Amino acid sequence: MGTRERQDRERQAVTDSILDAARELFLAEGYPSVSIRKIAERIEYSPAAIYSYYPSKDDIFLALAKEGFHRLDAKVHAAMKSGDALENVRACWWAFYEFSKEQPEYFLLMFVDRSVPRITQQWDGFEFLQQLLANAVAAIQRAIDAGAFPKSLSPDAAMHMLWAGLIGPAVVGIRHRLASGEDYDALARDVLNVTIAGLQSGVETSFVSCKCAEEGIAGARVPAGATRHES
Amino acid sequence: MGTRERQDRERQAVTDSILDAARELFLAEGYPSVSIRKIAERIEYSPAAIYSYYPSKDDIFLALAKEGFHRLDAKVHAAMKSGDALENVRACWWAFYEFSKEQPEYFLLMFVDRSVPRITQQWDGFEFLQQLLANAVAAIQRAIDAGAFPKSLSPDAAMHMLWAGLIGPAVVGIRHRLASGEDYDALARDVLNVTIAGLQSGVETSFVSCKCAEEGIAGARVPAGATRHES
DNA sequence: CAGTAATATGAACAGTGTTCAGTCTTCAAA
DNA sequence: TTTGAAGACTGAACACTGTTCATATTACTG
Repeated sequence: MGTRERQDRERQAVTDSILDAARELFLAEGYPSVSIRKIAERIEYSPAAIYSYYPSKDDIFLALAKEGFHRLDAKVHAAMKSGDALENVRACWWAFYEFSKEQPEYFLLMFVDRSVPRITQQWDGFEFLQQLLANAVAAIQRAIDAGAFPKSLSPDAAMHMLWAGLIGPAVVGIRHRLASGEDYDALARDVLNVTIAGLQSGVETSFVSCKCAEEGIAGARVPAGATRHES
Repeated sequence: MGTRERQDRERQAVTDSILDAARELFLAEGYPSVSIRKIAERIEYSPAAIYSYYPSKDDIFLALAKEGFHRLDAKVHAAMKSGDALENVRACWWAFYEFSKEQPEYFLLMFVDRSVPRITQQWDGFEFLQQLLANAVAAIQRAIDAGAFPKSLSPDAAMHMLWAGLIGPAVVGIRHRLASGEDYDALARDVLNVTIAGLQSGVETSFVSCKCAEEGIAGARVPAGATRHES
């Protein structure tokens, strides 16, 4: 006895080493230039061996995306310790933008890159994402309660607006789509401030969230019956 | 004589047919799954022949990006014929968002996809882009003059904020990063309205454009002395 | 008609994700 | 201790990818 446990442990060790190698390459060279062969070489296995641990390359990067969400969660959590409710909201989304700068590859994978086509393992283990979103919504709710936002504001809609609004500056920054010398941080800060000011101004919004906590977000909504759609 | 002219014409015809084939495949299957071999097959040439018309695959898509900017220009121009200055600004950027829905692949190529690494032909022929940007800035300036925005607002900074702000909802829409059933258009509309409201509220901005008309935008700023930077 | 210049190609190179028939190791049961 | 089964691992291959280059074909000029 104990044999099975040891085997499981060894299997897990190899699984982890694959993820470690993938992460190193991924962060150093970016998603597209990481190949199964490079990962295999790094862990001193044959390329084929990888496939008895992960069904496809996409699944490896899915596991990394999961990691990415955890990192983002930690960063956002650390940023939101201000006493002021409005400052907390600002800090939350500034942390989101900073994450895009510190971990651009993770960010692209999580929010921008084409959703991986053949997802073998369903998006399980992403429940904590709901927690992350719920936190962001709660922070906005507190700011509403504190009078920093109008009572008529839907915290959920506001959360989506801040989220979508800040993805833009993040992408612009990562892809260097500004003239040289222009300040990406200033642009992001301005977008954040202007969005917050707009939300404060009480402009009416039409977006209605459909309880995204139950659906999951970030591509989680691959319909159960979706069979092999193109691209 | 006249021979040279005819040769040039024939050469141009093949060049165009390559672009036509690339565009069709590109719009139908998306950037990553279009290969030189597929383009070659479509125009009934060998893959190698392509390389005597375009130095690399990237250059083909660079030419398509140029097309994309022209299409965007036309769409934005058509949208901005309202009498009201503020409505014009709104229409301008709503057209920008709609372009992302109608031509997602063009949009990704122009604003999101990784900048092509080895750009053979320098970003020439993009001068009209400055015109596009100048138009957007001018529309904001008119709204300021009409009293719709505070006099203290920098039209250039505002333009950048609307631009960056709307890229987010566009990407979210293209990548389907919302829970099923949620309304992408509503989110984009809200982001646009909230951004405009924020700009109207007179929040101070820190972004300073460095006369982007002279530098070009959208990745044009590959420094002259930049030799082969990774990824 | 000879020579030259443009044009197009087949074959190859080095790389990709992935599959699969086998081998090799490990370990429990006979 | 031997046998047999299960699992892990690999080499080789398949069908792709972008790109290069010597070669062949064609067209035009002097």
